[in-house]
Amino acid sequence: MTEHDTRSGPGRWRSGAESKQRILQTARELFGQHGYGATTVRAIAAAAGVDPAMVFYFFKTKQGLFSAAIDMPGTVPPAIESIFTGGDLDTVGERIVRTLLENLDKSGRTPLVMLTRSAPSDAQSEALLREFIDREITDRLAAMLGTPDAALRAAMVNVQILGLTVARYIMRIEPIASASVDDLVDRFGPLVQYCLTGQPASS
Amino acid sequence: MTEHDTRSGPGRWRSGAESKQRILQTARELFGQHGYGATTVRAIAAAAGVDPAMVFYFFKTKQGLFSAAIDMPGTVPPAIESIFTGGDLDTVGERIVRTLLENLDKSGRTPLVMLTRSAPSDAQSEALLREFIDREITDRLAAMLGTPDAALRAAMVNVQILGLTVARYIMRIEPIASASVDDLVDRFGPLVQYCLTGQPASS
DNA sequence: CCCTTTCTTCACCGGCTGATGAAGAACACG
DNA sequence: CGTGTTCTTCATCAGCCGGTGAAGAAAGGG
Repeated sequence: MTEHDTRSGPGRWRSGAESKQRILQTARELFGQHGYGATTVRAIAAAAGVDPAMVFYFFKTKQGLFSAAIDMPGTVPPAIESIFTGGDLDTVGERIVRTLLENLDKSGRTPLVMLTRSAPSDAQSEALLREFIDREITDRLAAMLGTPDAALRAAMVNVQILGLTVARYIMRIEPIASASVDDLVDRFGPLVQYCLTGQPASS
Repeated sequence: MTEHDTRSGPGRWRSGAESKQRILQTARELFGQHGYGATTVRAIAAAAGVDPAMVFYFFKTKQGLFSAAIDMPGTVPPAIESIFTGGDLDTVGERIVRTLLENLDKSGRTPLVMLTRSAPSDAQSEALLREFIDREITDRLAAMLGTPDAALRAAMVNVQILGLTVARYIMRIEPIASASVDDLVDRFGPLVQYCLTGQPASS
């Protein structure tokens, strides 16, 4: 698909680490576009200009490749970190929405997108996504609030994050999909803020 | 899996219509559990106690079966209808959430669940779900509101519906998954109401 | 009773999937 | 130069997939 060294025959062509990175990058792209189940190893290899067997040579199994693809330390945690350290509690709603959208806009090859695509039809991805959300979002939000109903409030934020992610990046529902980040922050920031610190609906 | 006439050999065993209905029901269950791509015709046939070829005999293709499975006239439209005719505008948020949850709680074999499971890894299901949401929800909400930003407000409700559906029925995130309908209505009713009729976040 | 239609089973096809094993080519080092 | 390690290709495997065609058994209609 891309440039492909025309010299044929077996042997060492590239540095190895380069091939591994190329596979990884292509895998993130395709997993993010079609999910785990609907992405074939052969498709990844072809798009990366590499023999399918190389994928198994470097990552052993398809699951191993997927695990490596969603493992992006050093890029995701800092973004999330800035939510909690970047300002006061009155504007945390806006920060959540803005951080989410800005990170997901610049590339759909995010762990959150890959997992959200895969989870609905893959039990293992479902478990991974649940862990991811609990660890990175729910627990930290709940700890930050400290109120008795903190867990439920954090869960409401999860619903916002999931809904926004699915609507904008998975389903591409208009006008959410093509709205500007600023517009969505204006709309959903207060909503998330209300989930976290607004008065509960008295029953 | 279920009762299976032990008499073997080819020939007419059941009324035909009965087999068709049995296949359809089983298909709805499995499509609702694993989505289109991860559900095989063979698995449906086996769970229905039927030869795989019968599926193709009745529904021609796997797509045909899926189309028949999500086509449930007479059960979905009335439920949605009650949202718009069952009360005034001040409580429409609660009605949306309550109707959604009650209908999806009583069976996961709803078109909305099947499509939401399938869409992330199947382009055709994605298009169908987008059509479904536009036709059954967005357009009617937007028409009901009539405000200049009606489309955006309706889209915000879509985010709530999608987020709620994914969190409770697909990902089963706690405590959303096991909360009572009343609790969720208390929490999300006002939220949806705010999306529709609340003051816009002035920019 | 035959004959047609409807339902059901079985055998099978080509194609694709994830995965394996062997063997060859490029390089690194002594 | 020889040797061993790392990378790459190729051929191939068993298994499952959606889908087809033929043929047999149960009914219904004349």
